[in-house]
Amino acid sequence: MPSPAKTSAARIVAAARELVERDGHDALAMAEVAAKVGVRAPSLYGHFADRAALLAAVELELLAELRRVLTAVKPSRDPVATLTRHARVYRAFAKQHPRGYALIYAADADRSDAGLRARADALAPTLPSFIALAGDRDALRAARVLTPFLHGFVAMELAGAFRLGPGIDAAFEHGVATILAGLRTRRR
Amino acid sequence: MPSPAKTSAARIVAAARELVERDGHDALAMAEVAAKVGVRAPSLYGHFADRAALLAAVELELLAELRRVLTAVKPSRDPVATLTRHARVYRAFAKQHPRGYALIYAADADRSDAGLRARADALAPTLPSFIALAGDRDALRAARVLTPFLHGFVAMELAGAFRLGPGIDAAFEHGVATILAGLRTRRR
DNA sequence: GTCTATACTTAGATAGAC
DNA sequence: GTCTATCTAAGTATAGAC
Repeated sequence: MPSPAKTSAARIVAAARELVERDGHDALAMAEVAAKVGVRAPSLYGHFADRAALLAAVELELLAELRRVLTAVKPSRDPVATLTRHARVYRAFAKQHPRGYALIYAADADRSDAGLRARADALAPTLPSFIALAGDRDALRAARVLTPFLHGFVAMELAGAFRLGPGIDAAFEHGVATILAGLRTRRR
Repeated sequence: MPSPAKTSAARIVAAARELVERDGHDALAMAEVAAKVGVRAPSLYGHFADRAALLAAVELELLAELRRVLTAVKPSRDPVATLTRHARVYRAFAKQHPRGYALIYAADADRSDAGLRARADALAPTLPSFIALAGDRDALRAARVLTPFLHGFVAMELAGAFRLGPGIDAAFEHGVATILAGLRTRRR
């Protein structure tokens, strides 16, 4: 064997993800990724067609992890309690991986079928609670109230849009509680 | 007069804004802006210190326009009705200027005092309705429920996160109504 | 205030050998 | 699969003349 594999797609993605998290996805440079896994830049192109493909792989991994942490939420009898925990976990994930989270919703993010499906799948673990809360027929539209709030809140938070720091946690709790109360009240 | 002013800061910002809207703020190139206003790239540096300063100016203009369209909403007696109109206007603005809207919440957006203040000011026209709805003391925290929903909804919509097209308008209306109902119910 | 000219930097991607 | 070498391209910003 003339040249044993020095790296692998998985290691490349892991390195890229670290760099995305450190500098943001705009700043991701193939040469830096290569250096991190111990090869030269051109070698990466044997594993990924181009920079966009590598970024898409990073995105998929982030979505898979988001799905995992949401799945790990222990459901209780009360769907409001469960969804409140989901909400906290979601926000914690975004704050733990701010730049990776930004990649998921970036304008130039992966729009392929796989990407769109992974996005939907990431939030799928919350669906049973929405069904319990709003019923089969209205679960999806209930999800489309809380989910945008979650994304909007953390996006604004990460962008520094809320100026008063200390009240943010309480504002988040209040928002989640208000929306879940509204959903329960308006159940048809 | 050896060289009459061929352009002005205002014209440069207008050109930059058009390019941002067309290609996204990441793709904004000084040379393109210059070409659009009929000068060479170096001349721009007489008006703006650098590319970041130009982008910040574009951002300020977008926020001022958002503020204008929100101010133009005719208030009614019912704050819920007024805020519903504000919500629709907000979404319409984002959909009309998708890439400009993205700039406002971009990771590398203007974080200066002026920038932060302009962001807060842009949404200020909605405050009286929140006061009417939730009272002086709770107006801000009420705003922090609806506003993140609005941003999250349009951001997800622009990112293609909602897969079913036709139901989006109804989902938006339902979300706004649910949140406003929740805020009214939970008034303390 | 604008110009020409250019320095400087960075980075994505490919060709072809081993 | 990885390497060296290189192409290609773009774009920010400055110096100094008019």
